[in-house]
Amino acid sequence: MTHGAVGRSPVMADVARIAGVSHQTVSRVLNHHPNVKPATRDRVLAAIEELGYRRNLSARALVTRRTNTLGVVAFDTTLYGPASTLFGLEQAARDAGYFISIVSLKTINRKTVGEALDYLAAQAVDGLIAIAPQVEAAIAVSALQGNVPVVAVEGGEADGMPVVAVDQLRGAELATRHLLHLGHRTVWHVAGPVDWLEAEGRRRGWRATLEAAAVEVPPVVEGDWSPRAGYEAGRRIADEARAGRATAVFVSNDQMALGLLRALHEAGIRVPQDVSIVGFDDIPEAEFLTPPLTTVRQDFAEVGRKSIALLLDLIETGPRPEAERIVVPPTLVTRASTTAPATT
Amino acid sequence: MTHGAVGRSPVMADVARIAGVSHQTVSRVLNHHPNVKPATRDRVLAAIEELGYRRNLSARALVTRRTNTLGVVAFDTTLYGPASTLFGLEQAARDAGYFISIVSLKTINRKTVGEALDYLAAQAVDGLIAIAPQVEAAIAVSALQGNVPVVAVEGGEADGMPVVAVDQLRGAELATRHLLHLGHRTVWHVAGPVDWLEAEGRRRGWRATLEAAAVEVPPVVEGDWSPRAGYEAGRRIADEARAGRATAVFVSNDQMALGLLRALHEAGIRVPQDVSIVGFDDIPEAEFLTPPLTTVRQDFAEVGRKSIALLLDLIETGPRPEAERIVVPPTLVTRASTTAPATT
DNA sequence: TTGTGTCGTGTGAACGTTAACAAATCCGCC
DNA sequence: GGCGGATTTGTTAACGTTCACACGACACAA
Repeated sequence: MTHGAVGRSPVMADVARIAGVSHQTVSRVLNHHPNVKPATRDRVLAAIEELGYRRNLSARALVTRRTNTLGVVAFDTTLYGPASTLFGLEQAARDAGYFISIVSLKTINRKTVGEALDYLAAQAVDGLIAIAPQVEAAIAVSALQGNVPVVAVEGGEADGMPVVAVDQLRGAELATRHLLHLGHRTVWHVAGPVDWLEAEGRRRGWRATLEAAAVEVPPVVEGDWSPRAGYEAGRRIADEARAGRATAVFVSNDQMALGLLRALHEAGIRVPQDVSIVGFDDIPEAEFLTPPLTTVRQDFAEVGRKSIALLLDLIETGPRPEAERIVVPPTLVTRASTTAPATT
Repeated sequence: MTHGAVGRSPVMADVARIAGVSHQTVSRVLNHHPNVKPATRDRVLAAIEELGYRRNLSARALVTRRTNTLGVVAFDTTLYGPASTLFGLEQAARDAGYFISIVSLKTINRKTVGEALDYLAAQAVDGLIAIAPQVEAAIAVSALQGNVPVVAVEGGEADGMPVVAVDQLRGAELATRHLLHLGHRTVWHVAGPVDWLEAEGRRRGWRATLEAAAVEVPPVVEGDWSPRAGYEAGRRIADEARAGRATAVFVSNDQMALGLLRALHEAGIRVPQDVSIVGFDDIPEAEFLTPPLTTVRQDFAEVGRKSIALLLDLIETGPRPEAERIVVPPTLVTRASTTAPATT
């Protein structure tokens, strides 16, 4: 950090002059080109160190046409799931030497997603990760196909787009079967919004499991992921429970399960003695609810890592003949909110 | 999108040729330079539209020495507070036409923060937001001062660094006073980690309020923000409550309050009849806990907006003679977890 | 000795934009 | 009808890197 010509930050030519080589050789050292004599390399590295030189990424991007930046479109990163996925994405990208540029949307539809993608395209990202948990979003993303490599997280199965997702059907099956195994005659379901792919997957998994067991399929109670929706669903479930019709509920996420627990408590219905509950996500709070919540754990970090790995591979090797679909398995975490039904 | 010379994406010269002007005039139109004849501008815009032209930001950054990117260093964006702040930051930055590049750390110390700042510096960000809620982080960030404009979010008061923060002292005061007003003889406190500035602020606010009221100051119960820590603190508090020494608790965040509620419930201590609880953050779940949690709401989105506004101002106008400190006021949200103490 | 191939290095020209300056045009007004 | 000043446009040269190519040195085989 000597050579205090503070006027402007040093460039390759400055390094070259000090090391007594050409700027091209400096470039070669920086890019780990094999054909550089060790002695020369050392001189260059010393000069870099001395000047505190940093390569200008804009100039580099200008000529290589690679920005080393990945774009991420996400929805409501305030929720535990998306936030965790994002965290995993960011770690993995950084480990791979990529920068991440995020757009998080508060409302999601073809227009906002389109704008977000435009915004990232303006930045000339090398690849794109779309956390596209809604049908609309998935459509908007798939429309973009072909321009720049894209990987969808939690996207639908069709679209011919590479997808990394937790196996929602399997998760729902784990939850539902757990309750049936405990002896419940059937399992109610509080679902997420109809246009969310995850909600749909869980709903399908639940229904398929009930049908496979040849038991009655109760009507679906609709929700919107929020604790409030869970609370309202809980009042409905409370009525059913009092009438002896509901003894077990699979709730599509933990936040709603929390609201549901509240409603049941208010209604004087005991969990798990009167009604067993299973959630989805395993948020950090789940273990400390009253009672501790049995739930399906998703490995969000793993989803993030797998997504980045797939995207980088796509960037390196070009598009695949057929779209890949990587599935991350969920696991059931059994806690105190589930038990065998009371024998009446 | 006609002119299908798919070979390479169009550049300014292409637009210029079609519009019958020089590339410099295209540049002027793009940069909203005033001295362009409306007719010319229209022709240029039409040509841009026709070609689907997009300006190359790398080339632009190369010559302007501005990347239009802001760096954000954050810690555990999985937590509700940081995630919400980040969301606000991102929105505000995008509205202002800036890109955001994030580094989120899982462990925070001088080394990791230093690396993160290095990483962002390599990207030549125009400015830096550091969510620096820990003493160590604040120090690491302030070391960087002078190179590039920096704004700290939730940073300490000293350092001569511009800071945007929620008024933690005031929040703690609101919580503590609320409990005293209800008639509690004193208020216990479950604190966050000692090296967190927010935890420290809340602890100081709590203590100051008790001292101002000239009441006994109970020992602080330490925690680490997690529900588990709250649960463990709850077992301690339960003992105190049974002995008649604790009737009111101010918990430093809602997640710990949740764990504490769980522990009290297990111990057969009723909230709020036996013990009143106040949390901090107003997470979405707070309203649906059993009982619904009285808590202090922080406007994270506002913190994000104010931070970006300050940073952009710093970038435009250069550093200030004295560091600004912008404070966002918290508000008390009263729910069912607090009431007057039982008269014994 | 001479040719052939590899290694190490340098030279010059891109990449696509903005900045600085110069030139051309237009306008109002005496 | 020409003059001063503003407005509009064009020309050329950066910005800092990588790429393509060329060149010399050296090793090895013929």
